[in-house]
Amino acid sequence: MAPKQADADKEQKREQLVKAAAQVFAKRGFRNATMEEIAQAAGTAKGTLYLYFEDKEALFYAVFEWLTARTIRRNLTVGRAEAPSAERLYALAEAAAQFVAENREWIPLTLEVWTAGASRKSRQRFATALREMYVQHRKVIADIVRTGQTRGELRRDLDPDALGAALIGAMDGLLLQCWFDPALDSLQLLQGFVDPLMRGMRANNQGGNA
Amino acid sequence: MAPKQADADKEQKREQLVKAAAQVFAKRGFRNATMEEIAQAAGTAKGTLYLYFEDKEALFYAVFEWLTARTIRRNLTVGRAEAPSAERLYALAEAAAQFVAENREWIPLTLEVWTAGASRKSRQRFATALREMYVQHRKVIADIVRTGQTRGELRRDLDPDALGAALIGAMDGLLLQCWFDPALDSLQLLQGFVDPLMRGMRANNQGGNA
DNA sequence: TTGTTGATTGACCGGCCAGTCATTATGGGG
DNA sequence: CCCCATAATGACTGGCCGGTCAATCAACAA
Repeated sequence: MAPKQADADKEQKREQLVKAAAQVFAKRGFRNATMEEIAQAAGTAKGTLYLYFEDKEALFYAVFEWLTARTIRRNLTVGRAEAPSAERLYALAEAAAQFVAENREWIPLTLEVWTAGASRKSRQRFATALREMYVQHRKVIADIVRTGQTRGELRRDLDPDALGAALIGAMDGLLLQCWFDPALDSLQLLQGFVDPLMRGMRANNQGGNA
Repeated sequence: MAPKQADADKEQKREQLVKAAAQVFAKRGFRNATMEEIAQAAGTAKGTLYLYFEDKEALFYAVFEWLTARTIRRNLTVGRAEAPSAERLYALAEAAAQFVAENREWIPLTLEVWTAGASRKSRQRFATALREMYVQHRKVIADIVRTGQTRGELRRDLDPDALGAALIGAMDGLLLQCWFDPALDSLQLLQGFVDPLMRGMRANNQGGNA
């Protein structure tokens, strides 16, 4: 067997372990999840986990990377650059709301990751990665806003970075509320908020109506 | 000593213990914080904690109640009902941003609480309390919006509940980002976002300008 | 079939910590 | 000054779980 093939096998197994771990971490939280439990969920033995990951913390970090990649892939690659900015922002918000609705099971994991960035012993690693992820997220939106301004679609006095932060923030915040209150409809909430916001962002010469 | 007095003493001591616990939980997280550590922070012995709280979980719940009360007291009692809705919402947003800036130390505790609502064993208790807290928060904003609509200051087609959820969400989300990225200025971000949002919320007959 | 290499296993160990409780301190009344 | 009730203490214990590693297995070559 060529080493290339072996590596691919290994990579695949690693991913399978990460997914199993994600499930368990999501259901039980970092501290309550045991390595034994994770191994069981992956259909393997505890010792095997340590062939692929330094320790529990490293495994959790791998889960974090997996979750992040997943979220970004789904949320930040929406729409085409030629579309009007307003349309692009709508599409993005809608995708995010959809994502929340379809991925309830991963919400606890997201919270777990946030907490890791706030108070785990090896905080720095998570905090840095999260900061950079948010920088990236904000930039996507800020760039759309800037483009819109250049094109004259959006008001010149908007602060693209503030809007990026706020939109991302609103998505995270709604995710939180939707988790605690399953009766809430993320799509409807986001819409009821993006509509007036966009109206307030459009340049005057662009018609803004109900 | 009358029982009334003794009770007051007891209550006071309890509060002191809760505050010490809040400090430690904030710094180390629920799981990493030890009862020994908390006792030390409170200048007392571990056993004493168990005279006031059933177990670690109960102590944490008390901390949660303390934090919630603190946040609400500070954030939801801003401005007077007679003021224009736009002004009230501004004041509220500003107070929230200020609160975030002045209470960085409690952010990890907030995350810890969210996580408790998501995946701790006794999840239900926290989740319910959090849901109700958010209902209350959203209602404050939604009521302001509704009042504004009645008065003709705000557009009729706004969805007050969605706006309540979104504004609260944006505040939470910004809190998160500000924690991971200390370079961010919560006040500025919130402003750069509330300005256009409010512009999009005002009724047409009210002048909206830069 | 047998030898070799590397992957896998899971019993075991050591440390940690929540919670207990026998002991000690306190302080107010007699 | 002593007594007693109540509060406070902190050494101790039992269970749990992260991490280890000697033993076992699987795959392949000779």
